[in-house]
Amino acid sequence: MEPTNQPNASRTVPEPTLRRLPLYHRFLKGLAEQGREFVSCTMIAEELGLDPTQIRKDIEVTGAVGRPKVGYVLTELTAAIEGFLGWNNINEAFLVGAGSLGSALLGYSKFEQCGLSIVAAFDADPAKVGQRIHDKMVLPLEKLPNLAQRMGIKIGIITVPAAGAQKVADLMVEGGVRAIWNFAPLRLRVPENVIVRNEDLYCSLAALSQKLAQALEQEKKNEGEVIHAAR
Amino acid sequence: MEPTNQPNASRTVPEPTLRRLPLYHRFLKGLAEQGREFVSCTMIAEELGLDPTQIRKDIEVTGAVGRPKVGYVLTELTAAIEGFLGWNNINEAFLVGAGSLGSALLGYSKFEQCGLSIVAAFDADPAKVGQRIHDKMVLPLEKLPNLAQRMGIKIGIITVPAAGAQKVADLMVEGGVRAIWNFAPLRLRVPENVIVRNEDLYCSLAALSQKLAQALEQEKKNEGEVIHAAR
DNA sequence: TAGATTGTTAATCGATTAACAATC
DNA sequence: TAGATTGTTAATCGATTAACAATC
Repeated sequence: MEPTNQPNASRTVPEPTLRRLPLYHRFLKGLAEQGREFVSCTMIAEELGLDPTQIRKDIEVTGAVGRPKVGYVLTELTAAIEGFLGWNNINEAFLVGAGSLGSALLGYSKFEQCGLSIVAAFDADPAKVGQRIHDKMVLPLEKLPNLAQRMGIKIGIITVPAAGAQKVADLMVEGGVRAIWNFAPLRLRVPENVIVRNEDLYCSLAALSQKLAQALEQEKKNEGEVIHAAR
Repeated sequence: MEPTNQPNASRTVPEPTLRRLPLYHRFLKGLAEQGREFVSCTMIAEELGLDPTQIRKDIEVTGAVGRPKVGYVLTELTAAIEGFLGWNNINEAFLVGAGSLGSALLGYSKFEQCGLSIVAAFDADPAKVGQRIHDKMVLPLEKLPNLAQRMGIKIGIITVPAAGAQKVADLMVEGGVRAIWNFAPLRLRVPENVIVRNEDLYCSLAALSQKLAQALEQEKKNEGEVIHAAR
């Protein structure tokens, strides 16, 4: 038995928590290199500019248990996060779309440390098929369903233009893929037992630039008021 | 005067709303191509699998006004969203990190339709400096602050590895950049008047794979129970 | 007119934050 | 012991969803 409680895997964990855990993990790795043995929520909170209570709640879902006054044993907490996120056992994935974004992702070797191994790329373009990108073969798209089925691939990554993305998603679903990381700027239609995570850059960009515009406008307004008040 | 109300730009708009507006916009563009004249929240909701009331609230912030029973005039609503998101006037941006991800972003010509024009790339590697990527010059990193200042650049995009990202952010801030789109997997330290949007793929991946793991586990458990109950 | 849809107010839900007892 | 920190419960906050009157 492990020294930690049973992870709270049965109840669904809030998405924001899932997105913060890797941040904690990254920070802990840094501390480990410095030879630290313990870590408190206060410390993590200060580093990341978050609320200590929030961090404590996030950690709770991983099953890690700390000691009052001391904090968490660094190695234990790191292991608990890795275990909870499934970073110990590797998921194999197929990537479709061997363009520049796809090539970039194929080169992200650190995905392996996060439990993701992209084992092959696919493309509809015969000119790309047969190439090797970062040591991964580019295969013809039509072979995807069969291969995914045979290899038990559960994760698909879509880096094709919007126009071709739905077709790719359909092929993935046909091949038994259960989670799709979608970089194409559109919403895919998939059966409800398939998880989709959209990395829609246009949506992110919109949020960023609108906030910037608002901040700049607010400043202009404030300046105006200051000048007005100074008279 | 326009036929719409004054956009609700003074109060800060919820982030989820900002991220959904581009989805509506994309759908409206599609409808326009089909020659439609009006659109209702119900229709948008069905297409995107969202709640109609939510869409109505989102639209409200853009200042667009609809008519009961009819819905919104398609062109009016489209214009309202574009106006609210600032897609009419273009922001110029600098990108730092002419690697594969950076190159991919430099090729996203549709950013221009969303008010973003990447006007130059920068890199610390002398081997990359002087190249042209998608018609954009790659300049030496150290020239960034001065150039940003002179050109009034307010948006910076970071596509360098984590190790170099903070230094890049510092240079951007020095050059007067006020919004940073950060693709490096770390949290940047910036003055509080600078907006940062993190595109941290490891965080997204963690959320996706944990959800997949949980779904698969849940299924296994359910299967077990079914078998158990069948006895 | 009848009914679909908007606009708006109220209720619900979920996540963050605060409060505080337990404890090493 | 005193004080920092955990674990947990309660309060707050913000976004989503429901309810419903107004209206074309």
